[in-house]
Amino acid sequence: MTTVRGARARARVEITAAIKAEARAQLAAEGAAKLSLRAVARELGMVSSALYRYFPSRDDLLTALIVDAYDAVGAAAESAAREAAGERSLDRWTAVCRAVRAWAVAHPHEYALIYGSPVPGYTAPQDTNAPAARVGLVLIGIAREAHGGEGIALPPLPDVLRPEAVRITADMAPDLPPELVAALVAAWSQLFGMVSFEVFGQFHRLVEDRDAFFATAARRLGRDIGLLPPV
Amino acid sequence: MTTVRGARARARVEITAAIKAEARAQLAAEGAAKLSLRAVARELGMVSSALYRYFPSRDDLLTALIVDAYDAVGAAAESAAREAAGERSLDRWTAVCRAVRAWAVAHPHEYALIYGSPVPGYTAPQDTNAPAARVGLVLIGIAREAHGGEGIALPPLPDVLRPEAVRITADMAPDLPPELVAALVAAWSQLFGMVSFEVFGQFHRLVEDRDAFFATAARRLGRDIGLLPPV
DNA sequence: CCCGAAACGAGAGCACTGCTCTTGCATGAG
DNA sequence: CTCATGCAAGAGCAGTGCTCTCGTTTCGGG
Repeated sequence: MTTVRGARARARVEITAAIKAEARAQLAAEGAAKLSLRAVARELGMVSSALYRYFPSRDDLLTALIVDAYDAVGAAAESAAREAAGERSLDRWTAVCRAVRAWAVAHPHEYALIYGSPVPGYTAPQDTNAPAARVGLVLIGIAREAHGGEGIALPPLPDVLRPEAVRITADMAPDLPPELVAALVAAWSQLFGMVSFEVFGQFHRLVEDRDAFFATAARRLGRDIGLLPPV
Repeated sequence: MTTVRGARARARVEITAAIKAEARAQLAAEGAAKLSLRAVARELGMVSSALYRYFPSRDDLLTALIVDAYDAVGAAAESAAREAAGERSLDRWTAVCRAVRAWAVAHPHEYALIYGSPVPGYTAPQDTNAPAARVGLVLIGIAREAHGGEGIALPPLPDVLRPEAVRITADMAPDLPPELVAALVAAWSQLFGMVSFEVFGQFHRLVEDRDAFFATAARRLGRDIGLLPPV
C-alpha cells in the first residue's frame, strides 16, 4: 500500500511510463493520426499484443496522453501565474497567456490533441475533465484577485445573456460578478483561438512577428475582462 | 471547350462529384479519420482501385473536401454580409459571425477539417489559399465600409506591433489604417476560437445558452475592431 | 471510317493497422 | 512449496492505402 507492491508492480509502472514516453515521441514526430501501437511496441522491443496488458486500446493510450497534455499546459499556466505573483493583474494575465502560447508552439502535436478536432468517434472520458479545467482556473484566479484588489471595469450584461451568465457564475465562481465570468469565458475561448490559429498554420504568411501580435492581442483580451491598464 | 467534350468527360465529372458526395457523407457520419477510400468505393459499387483514377490519393480527396468546405463557409459569410447590407456595421459584423457559427455547428466535421488540427503530415496545397481567405475578406469588407462611413474608434498601436501591423496592412488592405487591420486579424482568430470551442465540445456542460453567449461575444469582438454601437 | 492511344474498371497483391485468442512461462502470494 | 495469476509471444482476422497488371471501352486524328 504505502510503497509499490513488488518487482512485478514496479516493472508495470516502469513499462507503462516507457510506453507513454515512446508514444509521446511518435506523437511529436508524426502526429496523433500516425500513432501506431505496433510501432510503439516495435520500438520498445516487444510484441504488439503485449502492449494491450497496459492499455486496453489505442484510444486509452491517447486518453492518457491527453490527460498528460492538459496537465502540462495547466502546469505551465500555473507556474507563470506564480512567477508573476507580485505584478499587476493585467501583466499576470498576459504572462499566463504567453505561457499557454509558448507551451503550445513547443508541443504542437500535443496541443492539437487537446484543442484540435476531437478524434474519430472518441469521446473524452471523465478523467480528462479536471486536468482540462486547470488553465481556466488560473485565469479565473487572476480575475478574482483583480476583482478583490485593483477592481475591474466592465459594461453591464445585455438582458439576453444575464440568466446564462448568472447560471455559469453559480457553477464556476459564485464570488464573482456575472459580467466578469461571462467575459472570462469569452476571453478564454478567444485566447485559444489565437493560439490555435498560430499552431495550426492559419497565420502562415500573414502574421510574422507573432510575439508582438500575440502580446498586444492578449493585453486587449485582458482589458476585455475588465482588467485595468497601469495608470 | 465551350461544353463538356463527350460522354467520357461527362461521366468523369459525374463520378468525381459522386465520390465527393459519398466522401462528404462519410465525413459527416464518422469524421475525417475514418474516411476510407475502400468504403467510399464500396458504397458507390466500384472497386477501390478504380477510385484512384479520380483522386490520386486519399489526401487529394481530402484536399478537395477542404476546398469545398472553405468555399461553403465563405459563401455563408458572404451571403450573410449581403443580406445585412443596409444595416449598421456592427450589426453586419455580428450577422457574419453568426453565419460562420451556424455553418460550423451544422457541419462540424467539415469545420474540423478546415479549422481543426491539420491532418498527419498533410500540408495544404496552394489551391486552398484563395477559398480559405473568403471569410477574412468579408470581415475586411465590413471594416472597410465602417471606416469609410460611420468611422471607427481604436486606441493607437503599441510601438512593438506597429511595424508588423504596417506590413500586414500593406499586404492585405492598404487602404485601411494599421490599427484596424491588426485588430481585425486578432478578432478574426478570436471569432474562430469561440466557434471551435463550441464545435469541439470545450463548452460542454459549461455554456448552455450558446446563442446568447455568442451574440454578446461577437458584438464585443466588433467593438474591439472599433465598430461603433448605435447611438 | 478506322486504328492506335488513352482512359477505365476489375482483381490480385503488398505492407501495414488495431485487436483477439491461445499457449507457455515466470513470478509472487498463501 | 505450490498454484493461481500476470505476462510476453505468436498466429490470425478484418480492415486500410496504394500499386500493378490485364482486358475492355471510348475517343480523336489520320
